[in-house]
Amino acid sequence: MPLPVIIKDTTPTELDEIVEKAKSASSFLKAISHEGRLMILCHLVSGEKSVTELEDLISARQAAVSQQLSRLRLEGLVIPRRDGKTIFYRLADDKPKRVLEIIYDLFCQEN
Amino acid sequence: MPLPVIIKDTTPTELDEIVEKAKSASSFLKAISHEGRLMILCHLVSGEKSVTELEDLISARQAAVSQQLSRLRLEGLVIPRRDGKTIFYRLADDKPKRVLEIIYDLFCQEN
DNA sequence: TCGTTATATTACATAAATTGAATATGAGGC
DNA sequence: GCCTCATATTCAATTTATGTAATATAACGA
Repeated sequence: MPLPVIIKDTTPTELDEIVEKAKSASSFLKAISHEGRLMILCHLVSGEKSVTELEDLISARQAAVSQQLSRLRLEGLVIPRRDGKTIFYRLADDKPKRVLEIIYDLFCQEN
Repeated sequence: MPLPVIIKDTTPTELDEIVEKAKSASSFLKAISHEGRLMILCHLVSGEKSVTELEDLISARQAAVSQQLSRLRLEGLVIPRRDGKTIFYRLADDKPKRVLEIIYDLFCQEN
């Protein structure tokens, strides 16, 4: 959807595709725009973490973290791996990482 | 907030700053995660557009577009410029552009 | 099997975001 | 001043998101 500049003679079919992609992008962005989920993703950039670890890292309750992870899981952003009683989460691909890098650059580096 | 990897001995003050930045990033992402606003921003990447032009481009009603622009304006993402009766909007800085480039790459290029 | 730890899910209350309709403002032309 | 075009704002209705508390499940060890 973004940059390719939508020119006047874009066909209806092309426009539909663009809107479809905008919807995906929109869901993805909504998923990462939650403060807690954003922090979780940040922590996962440095590697797998268990739910308990994440609870401590972002100072949130078990149920909250679990719900946030659940949302990220449904959205396909993270993948769980069970090891005995504990469940470790990791980033599913580099999409979140790519975006977080920019966000970090924009909000944590420049003034 | 993201990438720098939050290490165990991060001080409380540092953590506060991180949380602050996460909040800003989170607001920004919320602002651009709305499908209509996302499309508006995309169109603005190629240059200033009037409200009426945007209405046509994203096939939305006047009030809706105006509200979405209002949100983007309050968030500091776009800047209005009046010329007679019409008002032209443009991106306030390259933050949205930088993020949209990545989003475009992730959702409209790769399969 | 029972108890415990780790995580997930559900149900409910509340807050925030979004939409649509109606109305308001501001600029220009007559 | 009055009318019209372009845009903004307001308000109520609805939807969606979020947090909390309670409960459920799954795995392990005694």
